[in-house]
Formats: sequence, C-alpha cells, structure tokens
Amino acid sequence: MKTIINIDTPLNFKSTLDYFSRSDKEIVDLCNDNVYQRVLVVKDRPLLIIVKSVGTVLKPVLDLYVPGCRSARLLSEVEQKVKRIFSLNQDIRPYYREISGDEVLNKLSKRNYGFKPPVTPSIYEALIWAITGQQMNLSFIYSLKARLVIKCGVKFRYNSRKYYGFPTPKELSSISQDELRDMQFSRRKAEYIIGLTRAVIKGDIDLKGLERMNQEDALEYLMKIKGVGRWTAEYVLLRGMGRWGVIPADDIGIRNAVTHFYKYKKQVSGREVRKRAKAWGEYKGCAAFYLLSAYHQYKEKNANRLRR
DNA sequence: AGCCAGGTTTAAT
DNA sequence: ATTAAACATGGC
Repeated sequence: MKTIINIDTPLNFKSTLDYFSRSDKEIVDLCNDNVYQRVLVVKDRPLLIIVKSVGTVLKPVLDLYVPGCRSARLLSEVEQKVKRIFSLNQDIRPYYREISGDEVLNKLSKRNYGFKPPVTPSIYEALIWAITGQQMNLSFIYSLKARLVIKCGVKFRYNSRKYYGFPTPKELSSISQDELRDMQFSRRKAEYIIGLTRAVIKGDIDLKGLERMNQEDALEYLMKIKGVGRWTAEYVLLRGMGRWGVIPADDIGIRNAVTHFYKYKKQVSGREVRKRAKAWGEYKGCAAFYLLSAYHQYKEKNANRLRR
C-alpha cells in the first residue's frame, strides 16, 4: 500500500538523510538517492517502509510505500511512525526565532533550513543504541550495532535484497551475556542491555509511560535504570522522544562541535556547553543537532580534501 | 606508543 | 560532594 503525507511546516528531508548517513556501517536507517528505507515492526509485523520526498523544503510532501501491507489500519500506524521519525508534528521555525541572536546557529540554520532532529521509532531503540554508544568511538559503535542487528533483528527480503529491523525487546530477550561478549560488547554493557530488556519485558520498566512525563520526571525515571546515567537519559529524551528542550551536554560530539564553531582554544566541558545552551531556551536539543550535523559536514569536507 | 572515543558504576577521598 | 579506576576496542 501507498500513501501521501502532506506537511504544512518546513522539512529538509535531505538533511535528515544526511544525518542517517553518517556511517557507512549503518544498516537500519538506509538512505540512497533521496529515498529512505527501514524495517519497522508494527503490531508484531515486520514491514519495510520506503519514504520518498516528492515536495520541497517549504511545501514538503512524503510518498510512503509499504510493500505487502494490505491493511489500512496497519498503514495508518506506519504513517504515525513515519511522522515520529521525521518529527513531522513539530514546527522547527520557533527554534529559528529562539536562536536568532546567535550568529553561529543562525548561519547553520540557513545552511540546513528545515532540518529537524530525527526520532527513533521506539524509546527502547534509543536506549539500546545509547548504551551501545557509551564511551567508544563512533566507528566501533556502528560495528557493534550492525552485529547486534544482524544477529537479533528481524530479517526482511524485498527485491532480492536483505533488510534488518532494529531488535525489539522480545527479540533481545533471549540473548546471553556470552553472545554479546562475542559481538565485542563489554561485560558491563552486556549486563545493562540484558537487565534493561528483562525489565521492559517484565513490565518493571514502562517506557511508554515516559511520553506522558515532564522532562525532569522522565530523566529521573531513566536514570534509575542501571547503565543509564545523565548523558544516556538526556540523549534518549532528545533522540528517542523528540524532546527538543533537552541537550546531552556531556556528549563528546556536541562538545567538539561547540568548541569548533564557537572557536574555543581547547575542548569545552559539558558544563560550559550547558552554560551556553541556556541561551537556546526550549530548543537546546535542536541546536545540538544543527551543531553535530554541521560539524560532521565540516569533518567530511576536510577528509575529502586530505584524500587528494 | 599512547591517548582519546557519542560514559557509567563502584569505591575511595 | 568531588575524584579515580576499571571497563573494552579501534583510530590516529
């Protein structure tokens, strides 16, 4: 089945795809030729979604194709997920007003006009990804993710190509410590992932309930989970729930980006980022994504230059 | 070779 | 209330 999604606020589809394409090891959020593909598990059914942008930044229109889907209800659920992933229900323009006094962000906003922080289909995915991503370099983290996804995620075949979904709690519930170690997760991370997954399955942790909580309560709730510190909780609110008022200020990527664009002489602390982020009000998280995204573009450009 | 990566926990000042 | 060490591996 197929449907068209009309959006009445700006959307830079390409910028979001660029964000998903940061690593060539990415195997869940797939992008090429301005087309986004990903496997979603909706109501226990694995589905491939194919999203194409057929509008403009100012008049965005998305073409959503779900091969094999014959139920209008299911399709409507999928559509909600797509809206979540691309933050279609949030307007980015108030962010531009908020940071209009900041020259650095102003410039980045013009360059990537319409870019919105992407959101994971589930909070669980953001949690597992964040725990996986603690402390290590991005390249290695993407290797870990790929191994986890290939081993535990659903496999989907379409046009003789293989696609993988990010593992659901059920799919991860039977993984053992040793299997995670074999994939080169640290013992600690293996414990965190297993513990979290068990608690979610058992109902001891209610991730859906987080959506109804305010920022402080949600952060507090998440940080009670073993393996979830401040950075992870903040990251999950932003990347996994689209809470634009939150910034994971201790994030090394964000700190590097702030250091670079605000021309500090040495790497700034998370504390310094928080201080600066006060000026970004309820849109700190958006600022973080614009900085990360621009910093990545900058590094890519440098890498290309050095390759010659 | 050694330090730093999308940090957190535990234990010791 | 801060500070240190351990955890794990790859990139530069």
